[in-house]
Amino acid sequence: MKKDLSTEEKILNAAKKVFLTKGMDGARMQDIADEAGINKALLHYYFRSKDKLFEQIFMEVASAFLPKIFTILESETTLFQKIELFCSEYISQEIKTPYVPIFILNEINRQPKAFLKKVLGNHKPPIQKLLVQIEKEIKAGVIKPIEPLQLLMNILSLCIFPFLACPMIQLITGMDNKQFNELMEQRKKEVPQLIIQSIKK
Amino acid sequence: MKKDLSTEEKILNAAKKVFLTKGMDGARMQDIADEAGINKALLHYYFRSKDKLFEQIFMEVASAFLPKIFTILESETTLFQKIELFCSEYISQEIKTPYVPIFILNEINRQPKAFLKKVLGNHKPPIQKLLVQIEKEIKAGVIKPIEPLQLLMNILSLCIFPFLACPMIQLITGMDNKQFNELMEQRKKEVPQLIIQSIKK
DNA sequence: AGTTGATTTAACCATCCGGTTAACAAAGTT
DNA sequence: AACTTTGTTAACCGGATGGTTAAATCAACT
Repeated sequence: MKKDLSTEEKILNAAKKVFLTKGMDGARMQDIADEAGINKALLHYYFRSKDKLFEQIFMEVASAFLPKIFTILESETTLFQKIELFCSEYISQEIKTPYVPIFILNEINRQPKAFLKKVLGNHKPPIQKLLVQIEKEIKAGVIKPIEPLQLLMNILSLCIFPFLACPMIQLITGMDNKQFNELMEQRKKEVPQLIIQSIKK
Repeated sequence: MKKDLSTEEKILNAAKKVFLTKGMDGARMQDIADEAGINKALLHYYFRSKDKLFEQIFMEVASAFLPKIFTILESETTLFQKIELFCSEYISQEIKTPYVPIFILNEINRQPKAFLKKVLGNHKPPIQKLLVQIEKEIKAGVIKPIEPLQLLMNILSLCIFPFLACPMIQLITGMDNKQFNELMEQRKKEVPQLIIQSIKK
Protein backbone atom coordinates (compact mmCIF):
# COMPACT_ATOMS: atom_id res chain seq x y z
CA MET A 1 0.00 0.00 0.00
CA LYS A 2 1.10 3.62 0.49
CA LYS A 3 4.60 3.58 1.85
CA ASP A 4 6.46 6.59 3.13
CA LEU A 5 3.45 8.57 4.21
CA SER A 6 3.05 9.62 7.79
CA THR A 7 0.71 7.48 9.82
CA GLU A 8 -1.82 10.26 9.97
CA GLU A 9 -1.84 10.54 6.21
CA LYS A 10 -2.17 6.81 5.82
CA ILE A 11 -5.17 6.86 8.12
CA LEU A 12 -6.80 9.77 6.34
CA ASN A 13 -6.34 8.15 2.95
CA ALA A 14 -7.70 4.86 4.17
CA ALA A 15 -10.62 6.49 5.96
CA LYS A 16 -11.52 8.52 2.92
CA LYS A 17 -11.54 5.47 0.73
CA VAL A 18 -13.64 3.41 3.13
CA PHE A 19 -16.09 6.15 4.07
CA LEU A 20 -16.58 7.20 0.45
CA THR A 21 -17.36 3.70 -0.73
CA LYS A 22 -19.26 2.31 2.24
CA GLY A 23 -20.69 5.40 3.88
CA MET A 24 -20.69 6.21 7.58
CA ASP A 25 -22.99 3.36 8.58
CA GLY A 26 -21.36 0.71 6.43
CA ALA A 27 -17.77 1.60 7.36
CA ARG A 28 -15.97 -0.29 10.14
CA MET A 29 -13.06 1.09 12.09
CA GLN A 30 -11.33 -2.24 11.52
CA ASP A 31 -11.78 -1.81 7.75
CA ILE A 32 -10.03 1.52 7.95
CA ALA A 33 -7.23 0.17 10.14
CA ASP A 34 -6.69 -2.71 7.72
CA GLU A 35 -6.73 -0.43 4.72
CA ALA A 36 -4.15 1.79 6.42
CA GLY A 37 -2.09 -1.21 7.49
CA ILE A 38 -2.11 -0.30 11.16
CA ASN A 39 -3.61 -1.32 14.47
CA LYS A 40 -7.14 -0.29 15.26
CA ALA A 41 -6.11 1.37 18.51
CA LEU A 42 -3.93 3.71 16.53
CA LEU A 43 -6.97 5.12 14.83
CA HIS A 44 -8.29 6.19 18.18
CA TYR A 45 -4.90 7.56 19.13
CA TYR A 46 -4.95 9.95 16.18
CA PHE A 47 -8.68 10.60 15.93
CA ARG A 48 -10.53 9.99 19.13
CA SER A 49 -13.70 8.48 17.70
CA LYS A 50 -15.30 7.25 14.51
CA ASP A 51 -17.47 10.35 14.50
CA LYS A 52 -14.47 12.64 14.75
CA LEU A 53 -12.67 10.80 11.97
CA PHE A 54 -15.72 10.85 9.78
CA GLU A 55 -16.20 14.52 10.45
CA GLN A 56 -12.64 15.24 9.34
CA ILE A 57 -13.05 13.25 6.13
CA PHE A 58 -16.41 14.81 5.48
CA MET A 59 -15.09 18.34 5.87
CA GLU A 60 -12.09 17.55 3.70
CA VAL A 61 -14.27 16.12 0.96
CA ALA A 62 -16.94 18.78 1.20
CA SER A 63 -14.56 21.69 1.27
CA ALA A 64 -12.69 20.40 -1.74
CA PHE A 65 -15.92 20.19 -3.63
CA LEU A 66 -18.39 22.86 -2.72
CA PRO A 67 -16.48 26.17 -2.57
CA LYS A 68 -15.46 26.05 -6.23
CA ILE A 69 -19.07 25.60 -7.18
CA PHE A 70 -20.28 28.34 -4.92
CA THR A 71 -17.70 30.75 -6.22
CA ILE A 72 -18.89 30.23 -9.77
CA LEU A 73 -22.53 30.66 -8.80
CA GLU A 74 -21.77 33.90 -7.04
CA SER A 75 -19.41 35.32 -9.64
CA GLU A 76 -20.26 38.38 -11.72
CA THR A 77 -20.33 36.89 -15.21
CA THR A 78 -23.32 36.60 -17.49
CA LEU A 79 -25.85 33.84 -16.96
CA PHE A 80 -24.78 31.91 -20.04
CA GLN A 81 -21.11 32.04 -19.09
CA LYS A 82 -21.97 30.99 -15.61
CA ILE A 83 -23.83 27.95 -16.86
CA GLU A 84 -20.99 26.95 -19.15
CA LEU A 85 -18.35 27.41 -16.49
CA PHE A 86 -20.37 25.68 -13.83
CA CYS A 87 -21.09 22.58 -15.90
CA SER A 88 -17.58 22.09 -17.13
CA GLU A 89 -16.00 22.74 -13.74
CA TYR A 90 -18.46 20.54 -11.95
CA ILE A 91 -18.07 17.65 -14.35
CA SER A 92 -14.29 17.93 -14.29
CA GLN A 93 -14.37 17.77 -10.55
CA GLU A 94 -16.64 14.75 -10.54
CA ILE A 95 -14.50 12.86 -13.03
CA LYS A 96 -11.64 13.22 -10.57
CA THR A 97 -13.67 12.18 -7.53
CA PRO A 98 -16.57 10.06 -8.68
CA TYR A 99 -17.72 8.76 -5.31
CA VAL A 100 -18.20 12.18 -3.79
CA PRO A 101 -21.69 13.02 -5.06
CA ILE A 102 -23.40 9.99 -3.62
CA PHE A 103 -21.44 10.35 -0.43
CA ILE A 104 -22.62 13.91 0.00
CA LEU A 105 -26.16 13.01 -0.97
CA ASN A 106 -26.35 10.29 1.64
CA GLU A 107 -24.92 12.54 4.27
CA ILE A 108 -27.60 15.10 3.53
CA ASN A 109 -30.18 12.39 3.90
CA ARG A 110 -28.72 11.12 7.14
CA GLN A 111 -28.78 14.45 8.93
CA PRO A 112 -30.02 17.30 6.79
CA LYS A 113 -29.80 20.07 9.33
CA ALA A 114 -26.37 19.09 10.60
CA PHE A 115 -25.16 18.99 7.02
CA LEU A 116 -26.23 22.52 6.23
CA LYS A 117 -24.65 23.84 9.38
CA LYS A 118 -21.40 22.07 8.67
CA VAL A 119 -20.95 23.21 5.10
CA LEU A 120 -22.48 26.66 5.29
CA GLY A 121 -21.93 27.72 8.87
CA ASN A 122 -23.98 30.87 9.30
CA HIS A 123 -23.92 31.75 5.60
CA LYS A 124 -26.92 31.54 3.34
CA PRO A 125 -26.84 28.99 0.54
CA PRO A 126 -25.37 30.81 -2.43
CA ILE A 127 -28.15 30.18 -4.88
CA GLN A 128 -30.15 33.32 -4.19
CA LYS A 129 -27.90 35.37 -6.39
CA LEU A 130 -28.32 32.99 -9.29
CA LEU A 131 -32.09 32.84 -8.92
CA VAL A 132 -32.33 36.61 -8.90
CA GLN A 133 -30.08 36.81 -11.92
CA ILE A 134 -32.32 34.38 -13.77
CA GLU A 135 -35.41 36.40 -12.94
CA LYS A 136 -33.72 39.56 -14.13
CA GLU A 137 -32.80 37.99 -17.44
CA ILE A 138 -36.35 36.85 -17.89
CA LYS A 139 -37.75 40.32 -17.22
CA ALA A 140 -35.13 41.83 -19.49
CA GLY A 141 -36.35 39.49 -22.21
CA VAL A 142 -32.99 37.81 -22.65
CA ILE A 143 -34.27 34.33 -21.88
CA LYS A 144 -37.59 32.60 -22.03
CA PRO A 145 -39.77 32.65 -18.92
CA ILE A 146 -39.02 29.71 -16.70
CA GLU A 147 -39.30 28.94 -13.01
CA PRO A 148 -35.73 29.74 -11.86
CA LEU A 149 -35.71 26.77 -9.55
CA GLN A 150 -36.60 24.47 -12.42
CA LEU A 151 -33.68 25.79 -14.40
CA LEU A 152 -31.32 25.27 -11.50
CA MET A 153 -32.62 21.76 -10.99
CA ASN A 154 -32.12 21.01 -14.67
CA ILE A 155 -28.51 22.11 -14.53
CA LEU A 156 -27.74 20.17 -11.40
CA SER A 157 -29.59 17.11 -12.63
CA LEU A 158 -27.70 16.89 -15.88
CA CYS A 159 -24.34 17.44 -14.22
CA ILE A 160 -24.67 15.29 -11.15
CA PHE A 161 -26.97 12.41 -11.91
CA PRO A 162 -24.73 10.52 -14.35
CA PHE A 163 -22.13 10.22 -11.61
CA LEU A 164 -24.64 9.07 -9.06
CA ALA A 165 -25.83 6.43 -11.47
CA CYS A 166 -22.36 5.61 -12.78
CA PRO A 167 -22.24 2.07 -11.39
CA MET A 168 -25.65 1.30 -12.84
CA ILE A 169 -24.80 2.81 -16.20
CA GLN A 170 -21.55 0.90 -16.40
CA LEU A 171 -23.32 -2.27 -15.40
CA ILE A 172 -26.11 -1.97 -17.93
CA THR A 173 -24.02 -0.80 -20.83
CA GLY A 174 -20.90 -2.78 -20.07
CA MET A 175 -18.78 0.36 -20.31
CA ASP A 176 -15.51 0.63 -18.42
CA ASN A 177 -14.28 3.68 -16.56
CA LYS A 178 -12.45 5.11 -19.52
CA GLN A 179 -15.46 4.96 -21.80
CA PHE A 180 -17.65 6.43 -19.13
CA ASN A 181 -15.29 9.33 -18.59
CA GLU A 182 -15.24 10.02 -22.30
CA LEU A 183 -19.00 10.32 -22.25
CA MET A 184 -18.70 12.71 -19.35
CA GLU A 185 -16.09 14.77 -21.17
CA GLN A 186 -18.60 15.17 -23.99
CA ARG A 187 -21.17 16.36 -21.51
CA LYS A 188 -19.02 19.30 -20.48
CA LYS A 189 -20.09 20.95 -23.71
CA GLU A 190 -23.36 19.22 -24.41
CA VAL A 191 -25.06 20.00 -21.15
CA PRO A 192 -24.56 23.76 -21.28
CA GLN A 193 -25.59 23.71 -24.94
CA LEU A 194 -28.78 21.90 -24.09
CA ILE A 195 -29.55 24.16 -21.17
CA ILE A 196 -28.79 27.41 -22.96
CA GLN A 197 -30.65 26.36 -26.06
CA SER A 198 -33.68 25.67 -23.91
CA ILE A 199 -33.82 29.17 -22.46
CA LYS A 200 -32.39 31.29 -25.26
CA LYS A 201 -34.91 33.31 -27.16
CA MET B 1 -50.14 3.12 14.28
CA LYS B 2 -51.67 0.74 11.76
CA LYS B 3 -54.37 -1.24 13.45
CA ASP B 4 -56.20 -4.15 11.96
CA LEU B 5 -53.46 -5.33 9.66
CA SER B 6 -52.06 -8.79 9.98
CA THR B 7 -48.76 -9.00 11.81
CA GLU B 8 -46.94 -9.85 8.64
CA GLU B 9 -48.32 -6.77 6.95
CA LYS B 10 -47.42 -4.63 9.95
CA ILE B 11 -43.88 -5.92 9.77
CA LEU B 12 -43.57 -5.37 6.04
CA ASN B 13 -44.87 -1.83 6.32
CA ALA B 14 -42.53 -1.05 9.17
CA ALA B 15 -39.57 -2.66 7.47
CA LYS B 16 -40.22 -0.78 4.28
CA LYS B 17 -40.35 2.50 6.10
CA VAL B 18 -37.18 1.88 8.07
CA PHE B 19 -35.15 0.38 5.24
CA LEU B 20 -36.19 3.10 2.82
CA THR B 21 -35.18 5.89 5.13
CA LYS B 22 -32.12 4.42 6.81
CA GLY B 23 -30.86 1.91 4.28
CA MET B 24 -29.74 -1.63 4.97
CA ASP B 25 -26.70 -0.67 7.04
CA GLY B 26 -28.41 2.03 9.04
CA ALA B 27 -31.53 0.03 9.83
CA ARG B 28 -31.85 -1.87 13.12
CA MET B 29 -34.13 -4.84 13.65
CA GLN B 30 -35.25 -3.19 16.86
CA ASP B 31 -36.24 -0.07 14.94
CA ILE B 32 -38.43 -2.17 12.72
CA ALA B 33 -39.96 -4.03 15.64
CA ASP B 34 -40.73 -0.75 17.39
CA GLU B 35 -42.19 0.75 14.24
CA ALA B 36 -44.41 -2.31 13.84
CA GLY B 37 -45.31 -2.28 17.51
CA ILE B 38 -44.20 -5.84 18.10
CA ASN B 39 -41.47 -7.87 19.74
CA LYS B 40 -38.15 -8.24 18.00
CA ALA B 41 -38.32 -12.03 18.13
CA LEU B 42 -41.46 -11.88 16.07
CA LEU B 43 -39.53 -10.41 13.22
CA HIS B 44 -37.36 -13.50 13.13
CA TYR B 45 -40.40 -15.70 13.42
CA TYR B 46 -41.84 -14.28 10.22
CA PHE B 47 -38.63 -13.56 8.35
CA ARG B 48 -35.69 -15.59 9.46
CA SER B 49 -33.02 -12.93 9.16
CA LYS B 50 -32.42 -9.27 8.47
CA ASP B 51 -31.06 -10.21 5.07
CA LYS B 52 -34.19 -12.15 4.20
CA LEU B 53 -36.44 -9.34 5.34
CA PHE B 54 -34.44 -6.77 3.44
CA GLU B 55 -34.52 -8.95 0.37
CA GLN B 56 -38.28 -9.13 0.53
CA ILE B 57 -38.65 -5.40 0.90
CA PHE B 58 -36.17 -4.76 -1.83
CA MET B 59 -37.97 -7.02 -4.29
CA GLU B 60 -41.29 -5.49 -3.37
CA VAL B 61 -40.01 -1.97 -3.89
CA ALA B 62 -38.09 -2.76 -7.04
CA SER B 63 -40.87 -4.70 -8.69
CA ALA B 64 -43.37 -1.97 -7.98
CA PHE B 65 -41.08 0.53 -9.61
CA LEU B 66 -39.12 -0.91 -12.48
CA PRO B 67 -41.54 -2.93 -14.61
CA LYS B 68 -43.75 0.04 -15.42
CA ILE B 69 -40.71 1.88 -16.65
CA PHE B 70 -39.43 -1.03 -18.66
CA THR B 71 -42.78 -1.55 -20.30
CA ILE B 72 -42.83 2.01 -21.53
CA LEU B 73 -39.29 1.81 -22.84
CA GLU B 74 -40.09 -1.35 -24.76
CA SER B 75 -43.48 -0.28 -26.08
CA GLU B 76 -44.13 0.36 -29.75
CA THR B 77 -44.96 4.06 -29.72
CA THR B 78 -42.99 6.84 -31.35
CA LEU B 79 -39.88 8.18 -29.68
CA PHE B 80 -41.50 11.46 -28.73
CA GLN B 81 -44.52 9.77 -27.20
CA LYS B 82 -42.27 7.41 -25.35
CA ILE B 83 -40.35 10.28 -23.85
CA GLU B 84 -43.51 12.08 -22.80
CA LEU B 85 -45.06 8.97 -21.32
CA PHE B 86 -41.89 7.91 -19.58
CA CYS B 87 -41.28 11.23 -17.88
CA SER B 88 -44.80 11.72 -16.67
CA GLU B 89 -45.19 8.15 -15.46
CA TYR B 90 -41.82 8.15 -13.79
CA ILE B 91 -42.37 11.44 -12.02
CA SER B 92 -45.86 10.41 -10.90
CA GLN B 93 -44.42 7.26 -9.45
CA GLU B 94 -41.69 9.14 -7.63
CA ILE B 95 -44.09 11.65 -6.14
CA LYS B 96 -45.89 8.71 -4.58
CA THR B 97 -42.74 7.01 -3.32
CA PRO B 98 -40.06 9.63 -2.93
CA TYR B 99 -37.51 7.57 -0.99
CA VAL B 100 -37.30 4.82 -3.55
CA PRO B 101 -34.76 6.31 -5.95
CA ILE B 102 -32.01 6.82 -3.41
CA PHE B 103 -32.76 3.46 -1.88
CA ILE B 104 -32.31 1.74 -5.21
CA LEU B 105 -29.25 3.79 -6.02
CA ASN B 106 -27.55 2.81 -2.81
CA GLU B 107 -28.41 -0.81 -3.29
CA ILE B 108 -26.79 -0.72 -6.71
CA ASN B 109 -23.74 0.78 -5.12
CA ARG B 110 -23.63 -1.78 -2.36
CA GLN B 111 -23.68 -4.81 -4.61
CA PRO B 112 -23.95 -3.98 -8.29
CA LYS B 113 -23.86 -7.47 -9.71
CA ALA B 114 -26.30 -8.92 -7.20
CA PHE B 115 -28.63 -6.06 -7.97
CA LEU B 116 -28.74 -6.72 -11.68
CA LYS B 117 -29.35 -10.38 -11.15
CA LYS B 118 -32.15 -9.70 -8.71
CA VAL B 119 -34.08 -7.23 -10.83
CA LEU B 120 -33.39 -8.60 -14.27
CA GLY B 121 -32.89 -12.30 -13.72
CA ASN B 122 -31.63 -13.59 -17.02
CA HIS B 123 -33.20 -10.81 -19.06
CA LYS B 124 -31.25 -8.10 -20.78
CA PRO B 125 -31.70 -4.55 -19.55
CA PRO B 126 -34.49 -3.15 -21.67
CA ILE B 127 -32.69 -0.10 -22.99
CA GLN B 128 -31.36 -1.65 -26.17
CA LYS B 129 -34.64 -1.18 -27.95
CA LEU B 130 -34.74 2.50 -27.07
CA LEU B 131 -31.15 3.09 -28.13
CA VAL B 132 -31.77 1.43 -31.48
CA GLN B 133 -34.93 3.46 -31.94
CA ILE B 134 -33.00 6.63 -31.29
CA GLU B 135 -30.37 5.70 -33.84
CA LYS B 136 -33.03 4.95 -36.41
CA GLU B 137 -34.69 8.31 -35.90
CA ILE B 138 -31.36 10.01 -36.34
CA LYS B 139 -30.65 8.20 -39.59
CA ALA B 140 -34.16 8.89 -40.77
CA GLY B 141 -33.49 12.56 -40.15
CA VAL B 142 -36.31 12.94 -37.66
CA ILE B 143 -34.10 14.12 -34.82
CA LYS B 144 -30.73 15.77 -34.57
CA PRO B 145 -27.69 13.53 -34.27
CA ILE B 146 -26.90 12.76 -30.65
CA GLU B 147 -25.18 9.98 -28.79
CA PRO B 148 -28.18 7.83 -27.79
CA LEU B 149 -26.72 7.16 -24.39
CA GLN B 150 -26.41 10.88 -23.75
CA LEU B 151 -30.05 11.34 -24.57
CA LEU B 152 -31.05 8.54 -22.25
CA MET B 153 -28.91 9.97 -19.48
CA ASN B 154 -30.49 13.37 -19.97
CA ILE B 155 -33.96 11.96 -19.60
CA LEU B 156 -33.12 9.93 -16.52
CA SER B 157 -31.19 12.79 -14.97
CA LEU B 158 -34.00 15.28 -15.29
CA CYS B 159 -36.59 12.83 -13.97
CA ILE B 160 -34.73 11.22 -11.13
CA PHE B 161 -32.26 13.70 -9.72
CA PRO B 162 -34.73 16.14 -8.19
CA PHE B 163 -36.06 13.33 -6.02
CA LEU B 164 -32.61 12.22 -5.00
CA ALA B 165 -31.79 15.75 -4.00
CA CYS B 166 -35.21 16.45 -2.53
CA PRO B 167 -34.05 16.82 1.07
CA MET B 168 -31.32 19.20 0.02
CA ILE B 169 -33.61 21.23 -2.19
CA GLN B 170 -36.20 21.52 0.54
CA LEU B 171 -33.53 22.47 3.02
CA ILE B 172 -31.97 25.17 0.88
CA THR B 173 -35.16 26.67 -0.44
CA GLY B 174 -37.28 26.17 2.64
CA MET B 175 -39.98 24.50 0.59
CA ASP B 176 -42.35 22.02 2.18
CA ASN B 177 -43.49 18.76 0.63
CA LYS B 178 -46.51 20.27 -1.03
CA GLN B 179 -44.55 22.98 -2.75
CA PHE B 180 -41.94 20.51 -3.83
CA ASN B 181 -44.53 18.21 -5.34
CA GLU B 182 -46.05 21.10 -7.24
CA LEU B 183 -42.67 21.78 -8.80
CA MET B 184 -42.46 18.13 -9.73
CA GLU B 185 -45.93 18.19 -11.25
CA GLN B 186 -44.74 21.02 -13.48
CA ARG B 187 -41.79 18.89 -14.53
CA LYS B 188 -44.04 16.21 -15.96
CA LYS B 189 -44.60 18.50 -18.92
CA GLU B 190 -41.48 20.63 -18.83
CA VAL B 191 -38.94 17.83 -18.92
CA PRO B 192 -40.29 16.16 -22.06
CA GLN B 193 -40.65 19.57 -23.66
CA LEU B 194 -37.05 20.35 -22.91
CA ILE B 195 -35.81 16.99 -24.13
CA ILE B 196 -37.87 16.92 -27.30
CA GLN B 197 -37.04 20.48 -28.15
CA SER B 198 -33.38 19.63 -27.85
CA ILE B 199 -33.53 16.83 -30.42
CA LYS B 200 -36.30 17.98 -32.75
CA LYS B 201 -35.11 19.31 -36.06
C1' DA C 1 -62.99 -28.92 28.73
C1' DG C 2 -59.04 -30.67 26.34
C1' DT C 3 -55.88 -31.12 22.43
C1' DT C 4 -53.30 -29.20 18.95
C1' DG C 5 -50.98 -25.91 16.21
C1' DA C 6 -49.94 -21.11 15.30
C1' DT C 7 -48.58 -16.72 17.39
C1' DT C 8 -46.26 -13.83 20.72
C1' DT C 9 -43.28 -12.75 24.40
C1' DA C 10 -39.32 -12.27 27.81
C1' DA C 11 -35.08 -13.72 28.53
C1' DC C 12 -31.02 -15.08 26.83
C1' DC C 13 -26.75 -15.92 23.72
C1' DA C 14 -22.90 -14.93 20.68
C1' DT C 15 -20.75 -11.93 17.99
C1' DC C 16 -19.55 -7.54 16.33
C1' DC C 17 -17.78 -3.20 17.09
C1' DG C 18 -16.37 1.24 18.96
C1' DG C 19 -13.46 2.41 22.34
C1' DT C 20 -9.93 1.80 26.43
C1' DT C 21 -5.85 0.16 28.88
C1' DA C 22 -1.45 -1.04 29.84
C1' DA C 23 2.66 -2.42 28.30
C1' DC C 24 6.21 -1.69 25.10
C1' DA C 25 9.17 0.46 21.47
C1' DA C 26 11.32 4.58 19.23
C1' DA C 27 12.95 8.93 19.31
C1' DG C 28 14.29 12.85 21.43
C1' DT C 29 16.21 15.58 25.66
C1' DT C 30 19.02 16.27 29.56
C1' DA D 1 23.10 6.67 30.40
C1' DA D 2 18.66 8.20 32.52
C1' DC D 3 14.46 10.18 31.54
C1' DT D 4 10.52 11.99 28.90
C1' DT D 5 7.63 12.18 25.06
C1' DT D 6 5.56 10.15 21.19
C1' DG D 7 4.05 6.25 18.44
C1' DT D 8 2.35 1.46 18.29
C1' DT D 9 0.51 -2.85 19.72
C1' DA D 10 -2.13 -6.83 21.94
C1' DA D 11 -5.48 -7.64 24.90
C1' DC D 12 -9.48 -6.44 26.78
C1' DC D 13 -14.32 -4.10 27.92
C1' DG D 14 -19.07 -3.00 27.54
C1' DG D 15 -22.81 -2.06 24.94
C1' DA D 16 -25.28 -2.82 20.70
C1' DT D 17 -27.22 -5.98 17.64
C1' DG D 18 -28.71 -10.07 15.03
C1' DG D 19 -30.48 -14.16 16.27
C1' DT D 20 -32.33 -18.24 19.47
C1' DT D 21 -35.11 -20.57 22.95
C1' DA D 22 -38.54 -21.98 25.84
C1' DA D 23 -42.42 -20.84 27.87
C1' DA D 24 -46.94 -18.53 27.57
C1' DT D 25 -51.03 -17.19 25.07
C1' DC D 26 -54.47 -17.59 21.62
C1' DA D 27 -57.51 -19.78 18.21
C1' DA D 28 -59.59 -23.58 16.19
C1' DC D 29 -61.26 -27.84 16.36
C1' DT D 30 -62.91 -32.42 18.99
